[in-house]
Amino acid sequence: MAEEKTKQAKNIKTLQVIQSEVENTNHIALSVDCIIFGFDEAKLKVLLIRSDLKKYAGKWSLLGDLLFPNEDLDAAAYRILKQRTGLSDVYLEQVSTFGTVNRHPAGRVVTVAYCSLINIQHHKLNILDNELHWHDIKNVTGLAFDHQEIFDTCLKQLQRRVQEHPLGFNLLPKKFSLRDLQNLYEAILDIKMDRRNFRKKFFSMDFLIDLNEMEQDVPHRPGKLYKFNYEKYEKRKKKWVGIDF
Amino acid sequence: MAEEKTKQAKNIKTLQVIQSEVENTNHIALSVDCIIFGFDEAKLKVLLIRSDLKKYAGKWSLLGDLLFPNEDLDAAAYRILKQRTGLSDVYLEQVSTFGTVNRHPAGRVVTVAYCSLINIQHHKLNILDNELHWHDIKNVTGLAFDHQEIFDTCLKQLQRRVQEHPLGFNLLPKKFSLRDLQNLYEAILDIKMDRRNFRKKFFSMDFLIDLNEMEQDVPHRPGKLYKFNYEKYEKRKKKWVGIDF
DNA sequence: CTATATTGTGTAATTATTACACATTTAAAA
DNA sequence: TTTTAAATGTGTAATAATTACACAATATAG
Repeated sequence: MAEEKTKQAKNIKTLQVIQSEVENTNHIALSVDCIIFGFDEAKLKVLLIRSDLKKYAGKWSLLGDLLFPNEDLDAAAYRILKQRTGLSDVYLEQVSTFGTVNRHPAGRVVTVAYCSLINIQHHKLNILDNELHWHDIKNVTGLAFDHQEIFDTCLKQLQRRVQEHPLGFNLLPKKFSLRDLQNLYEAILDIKMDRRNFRKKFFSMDFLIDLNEMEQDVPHRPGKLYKFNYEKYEKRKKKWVGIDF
Repeated sequence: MAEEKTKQAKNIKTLQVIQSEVENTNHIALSVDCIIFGFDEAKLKVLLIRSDLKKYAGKWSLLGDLLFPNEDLDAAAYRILKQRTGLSDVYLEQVSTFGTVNRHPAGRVVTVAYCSLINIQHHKLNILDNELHWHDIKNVTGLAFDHQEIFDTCLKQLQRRVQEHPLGFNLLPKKFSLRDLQNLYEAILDIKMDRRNFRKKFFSMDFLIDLNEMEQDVPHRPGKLYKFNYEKYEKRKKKWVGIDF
């Protein structure tokens, strides 16, 4: 497929750029890496690409690219996400910057990690490139570069953030059942939760709108569908206070 | 004082380096800015330096410097802190990276912000340079560059982190009274707390060691002194779970 | 020795969290 | 058409955490 070729060509070019930017100079190059989380089949997934560096042949890596000289840092993250997935209207958040001297074999490259949460259902079609793949986060090990460390950091941050902010809904379809929601939390936090207490908690927060629709095509009693009430949330947002460690 | 001259010379040089690094090139320079918090007179303070850029004459700015080509990013933060305050064994944490195209007037400079918490009592002596000053955070406005935004981001992050981790103790002397501790939390979070409930909370966590000593030189009934039990904390550290937003 | 300032302490009311079981509803299989 | 399988939907009692609130004790300063 033509599109696939284009993407691969883009990647190769990126690497060449890094090498010419970085080799034999005193300069520090800056890149952005995107950790793109998705949720499918009740599993948390991350989008990885096969490394195009010989040193890391066969290894998977995060989606990254160099920052352009007159491009805002956030804009670079959105650009990369767009290039890789075709998406432009998604949740994206800076996580952390990684800058040990030898993290990149081509020279000094400091990278800023951005975390993105997307709904796999809506955007499946854009990922036809067979070098790109959704991986169950439980099977993510031995990534190229320091990408394992970056990934681990992002996953931990996601686990914290998802408990304090309604980020998780970015991973779900607009309409979801409470079971979907609980599966999501269980997958992200890697714990089991009590179903009744989970429901009680979310109903008492009162941010779910009952759509008066039911799940379709499930092989059992269908559950009700809900959507998240962002307006209400924005108004009532917690100024969170409570010392606890 | 010789030391003062040295520091100022260092700053000027830094700026020249930035300009030669950055002007008329396609390169992106990388800097580190340190947001150094202290606590004194029951007030949260931040260490600022007067800007040496004409554009920002008279304005205060954060302490920053360019990253060296073969220096780890974290190492640069420790170096800058050491240069400015003489300290090497302190709490230091990366907060966020700021990279809008025009944030620095001398050219493209992306900066990584690090937050540091130090005990002013112990380290007062190192801050003789009169271009360096502790500012009550309530009076921090109109900083140079985008430093106001960076500062605001760091303060917010401190407010969150201090509630979930025992960071605050880095701002206190090793021996402190419960009143000191409460003043600290009230200053950081900018709220008033109930004294009895505050005590109950900390005693129930059971991380404070009663030193069987009393405050000295207070013009009222002296309080007991405590220290924080880091060993116990490390063992019992919370894997925090609880959805709440 | 009196005044002032701040420490140290407990209880009752409210709210949040946990553990736990059974009848209902749908689709699929017999 | 009936039965089975699989999941939904619902409530209560016990425990733990949070809040609001007042007074006696102790040290210093005058």
